[in-house]
Amino acid sequence: MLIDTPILVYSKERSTDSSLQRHCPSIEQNIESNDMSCIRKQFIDRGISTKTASIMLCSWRKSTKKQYKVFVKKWFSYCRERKISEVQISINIVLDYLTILYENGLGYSSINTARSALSALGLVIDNVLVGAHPLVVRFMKGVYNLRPTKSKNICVWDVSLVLNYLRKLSPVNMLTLQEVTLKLVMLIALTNATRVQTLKFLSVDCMEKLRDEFVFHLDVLLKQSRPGYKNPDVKLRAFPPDRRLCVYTVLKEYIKRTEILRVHTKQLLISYIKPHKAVTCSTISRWIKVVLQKSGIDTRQFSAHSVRSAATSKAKLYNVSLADIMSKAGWTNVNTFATFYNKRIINSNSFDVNVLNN
DNA sequence: TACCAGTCGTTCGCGTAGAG
DNA sequence: CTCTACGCGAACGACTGGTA
Repeated sequence: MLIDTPILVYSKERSTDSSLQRHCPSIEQNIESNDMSCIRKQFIDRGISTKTASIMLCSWRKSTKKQYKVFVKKWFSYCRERKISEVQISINIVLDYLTILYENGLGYSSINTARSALSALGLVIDNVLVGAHPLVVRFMKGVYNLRPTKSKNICVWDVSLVLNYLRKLSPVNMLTLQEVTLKLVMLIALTNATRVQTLKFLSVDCMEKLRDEFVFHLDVLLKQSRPGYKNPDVKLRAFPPDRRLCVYTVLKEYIKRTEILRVHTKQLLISYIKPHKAVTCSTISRWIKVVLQKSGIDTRQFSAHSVRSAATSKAKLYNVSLADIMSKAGWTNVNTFATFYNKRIINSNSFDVNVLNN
């Protein structure tokens, strides 16, 4: 049976509990609601205090809540259109909802998110959360067989193509701000196998300048952050063998150029056009793709995220230790990684030097 | 130890801000 | 007004850890 419609709804610009308003919205109002108020309501109905419920709602990252919201909205819309009340919810209705999503052309991954969202709503049928209901499980297997998740790429581009292009972008002091930005972003991505998320989190506040390296300490939650997990530092070391690929030099130049432009933010990466605001992950991704394209790599096939596999694959080829690769890339599950890279690794040269060495 | 439910970040496409 | 870089929403793939 479906949980009741919520009685607690945030005001649009809510951010704190004090802005909570109490009223009795219908399903329609639910659709307009832009957060997890239904889930909050479920907690509160169980006698959990508002403060406790707020903490529990933080168990999901912002991105997960945002993603669930889409399917929660669709779910309520579906119920409203068919005039289905909470007491009528059955497994057939849930399956019908999922089928409609399928018929709308959604893939396995998206429908799987819809399933998780319904579970998060606390929808229980036959004493199990709908996500784990045997018929839903059966349905999902069917969706998977019909529209399997396609793994991105089997192969990966050659890092040396990008290095060749980056070498042309020198000397750094003669480059435009745009060029320095692109070069810097790509060099950090390559030498640390970072996600764009990590690049966005780099802040001049948590930057430490040593004699021949910059170290960024990340005190934020990364994708892989869990209790007991310590974020790896992002280290940008000088690369004496080839000044043109020296991320340390490029960063020094970038900081020099952007110091006066970075007014309202501590974020390292800011837009190279006025008003030079802090950029989002979308923009950083786009920057990386620009470099890939200019290096002659097909960007229809390879996205910004492919830098991770390109860098780690090359590191593996040059016998960087598995532990070093995993720590750099932020992979915590040895088995997952070993599935793809299960060759015996001989010695343990450092990650960044091997990625840059040709 | 293999699988899978659940979680989280990235990508794509499109509307839009804002500089020139 | 035009042009281009930006950022948001929807959809998707990457990844994990519990469990059978």
